[in-house]
Amino acid sequence: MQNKSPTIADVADHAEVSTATVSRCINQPDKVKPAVRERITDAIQKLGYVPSGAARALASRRTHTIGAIVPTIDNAIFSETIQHLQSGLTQANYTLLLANSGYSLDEELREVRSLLSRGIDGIVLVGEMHRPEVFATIEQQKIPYVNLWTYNPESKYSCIGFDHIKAGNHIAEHLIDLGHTEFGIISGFQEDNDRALLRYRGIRQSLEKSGLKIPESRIIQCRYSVEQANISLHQLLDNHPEITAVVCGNDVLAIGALSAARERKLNVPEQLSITGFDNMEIIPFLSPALTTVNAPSKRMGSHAAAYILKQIQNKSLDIERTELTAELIVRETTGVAPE
Amino acid sequence: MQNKSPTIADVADHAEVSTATVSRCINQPDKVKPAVRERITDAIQKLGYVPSGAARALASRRTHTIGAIVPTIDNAIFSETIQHLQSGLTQANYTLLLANSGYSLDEELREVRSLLSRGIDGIVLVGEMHRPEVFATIEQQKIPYVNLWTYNPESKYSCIGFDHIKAGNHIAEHLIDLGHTEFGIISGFQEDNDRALLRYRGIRQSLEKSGLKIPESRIIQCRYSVEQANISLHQLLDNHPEITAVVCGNDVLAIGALSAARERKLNVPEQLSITGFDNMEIIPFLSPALTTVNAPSKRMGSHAAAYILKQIQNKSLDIERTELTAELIVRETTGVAPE
DNA sequence: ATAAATTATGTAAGCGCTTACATTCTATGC
DNA sequence: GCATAGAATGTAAGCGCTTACATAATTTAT
Repeated sequence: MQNKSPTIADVADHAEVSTATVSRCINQPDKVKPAVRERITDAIQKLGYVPSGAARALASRRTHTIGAIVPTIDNAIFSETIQHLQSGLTQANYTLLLANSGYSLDEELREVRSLLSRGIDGIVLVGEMHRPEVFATIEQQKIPYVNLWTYNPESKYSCIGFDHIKAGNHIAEHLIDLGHTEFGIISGFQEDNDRALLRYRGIRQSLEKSGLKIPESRIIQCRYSVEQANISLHQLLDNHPEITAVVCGNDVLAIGALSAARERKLNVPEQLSITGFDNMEIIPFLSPALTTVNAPSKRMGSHAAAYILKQIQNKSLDIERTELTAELIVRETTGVAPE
Repeated sequence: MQNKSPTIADVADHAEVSTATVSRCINQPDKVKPAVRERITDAIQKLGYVPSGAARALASRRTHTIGAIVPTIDNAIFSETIQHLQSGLTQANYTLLLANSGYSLDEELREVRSLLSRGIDGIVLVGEMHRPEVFATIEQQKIPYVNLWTYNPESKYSCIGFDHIKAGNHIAEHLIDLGHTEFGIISGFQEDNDRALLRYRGIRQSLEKSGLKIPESRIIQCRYSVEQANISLHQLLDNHPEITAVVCGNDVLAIGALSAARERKLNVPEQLSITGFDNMEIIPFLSPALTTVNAPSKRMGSHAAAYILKQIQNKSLDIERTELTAELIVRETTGVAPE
């Protein structure tokens, strides 16, 4: 075992060829004669040669790495997207470099810069709203780029996702159909989160269309945590006992709300209807099972991988906007409004 | 805006210094005179210069990247570890390169190779059991390395985790104390998963100590999914209606088991006790709240970051074995054995 | 004021690969 | 058998940094 790890030159010496041939053998095997290829492969094996990614990246200007920045991986729903994104990339021998912004656009910008300086061949973000510098820096690099978890036919950039406003509409309409008029909303922070904001807008929109108003005091924004949602529902009901339907920004919040309802001995859905969003894996197995919206989290991940890889392969930077559907799934937490 | 992105030479020209000074200015600012430093900083700003990670890595032989391979990120519990690992590294200006093995040791080996060839300054794995080549390749690279989610005072390598056998003991003893004698086990696949295996061993060990036997047919291994666990519990109870306590390999499985018990109209814990493992965030908010073992998932992440960074800083490769505690948390899904 | 020690900057040699271009084989057609 | 096109291989110039070492500027001691 040598002290220094072997380089391509060592392999070349060993196989009695030039470094160029070794390089070709690794990157375009069909360009080198089978006999030679075998000699090289043996040498590689024997020496335990592993190409240096850095040298490769420097010389070829390609890192074979795709960057992604999600708000958090601490939410099963993003994990699903990432998992599928990753598996799509891995199959094509690309690696995912993952960062998270903690739902902060400034942090996101910082991460974008870090990824870009580290060298990536493509980038995936979540949402449509980003700091202007994000767009600028990415465009300067001329690498494929896509926004996930968002669909906007007018967007200047590629996107893969669904219409959050529509999804919000679906939820609100469902509850309105059940006769609810007294609503409460537990939303994630909308400040740096266009998805949360749009869902909320969708809900308001539908309510207003039905002539329903919802005062500010019935809307709580909180961190996406079960505990915060629990607290929020208590607060909401303390101030507004008349509420019969609570729309939650995602499933995690809804689980927290459910637990609070339980603590208050409220029957769901007889006395209180609660909705989630995302349709996490465990949701159908809970009791009561949440009425929610099924976000195509996995498909967004696979689509993103396919899109980025295609752009890289074609050396193109086409804008594609892909709309996936997010359908309402009615389960056990929504029912007819009580008298 | 120039076509090619600016290099260190452009900055040097612009600031009328040599590239070496620019490099120093970036990496060891206090080694360059304030006046010069300012000129360089201005030039960097003006040109929008971003150092090339690849060139940096190649020249310095350090990538400022740490690799981690987890079985899956699709489990909230690993997400917590990763989140904390990542945040620790980010603070020190290191980046996490994340891969997952899908609970396969062969896949893990492949990922280790991929990470190593990409260039990483340290590596974090989960569990103590790995392919021999994993140890060999990592040792050859002479980079800090730690196994998470495992504690073994005898281990040849650094580890940060807890004793799974002991944890298994705690669960079994708790159930034995409650008078249970008829056990069932729903475990994750133990094949490539030493954690699953050890927990299981811990349980058996305690049962045997109390003179209790558990036949093979009462042990089911399945994928870590709510759905699989649901199916497994049905299967278990179909064959063994006498079972009064079901030990699940983790919380996800336990949630599935709970749902199956519900479907069978079994009261938990009056007729059936169920235990989980990990203590995921949502667990205390479910009804019934799971009796489980609190895995120090976050602390393992932060500890790992600290350990790796320390080793890098000291250019050392010390072996450290850190034992964290994993205490039993008794909630609502375990009760006295029925008659 | 001058020599010595210290600090700041410059010079240039790589780091380990890829790749355009040049050269040498090999296969093909006549 | 020989010219010629096409395939296989070799040569060598970078890719954009870091860093030992050399040199210049500055400070300190005398």
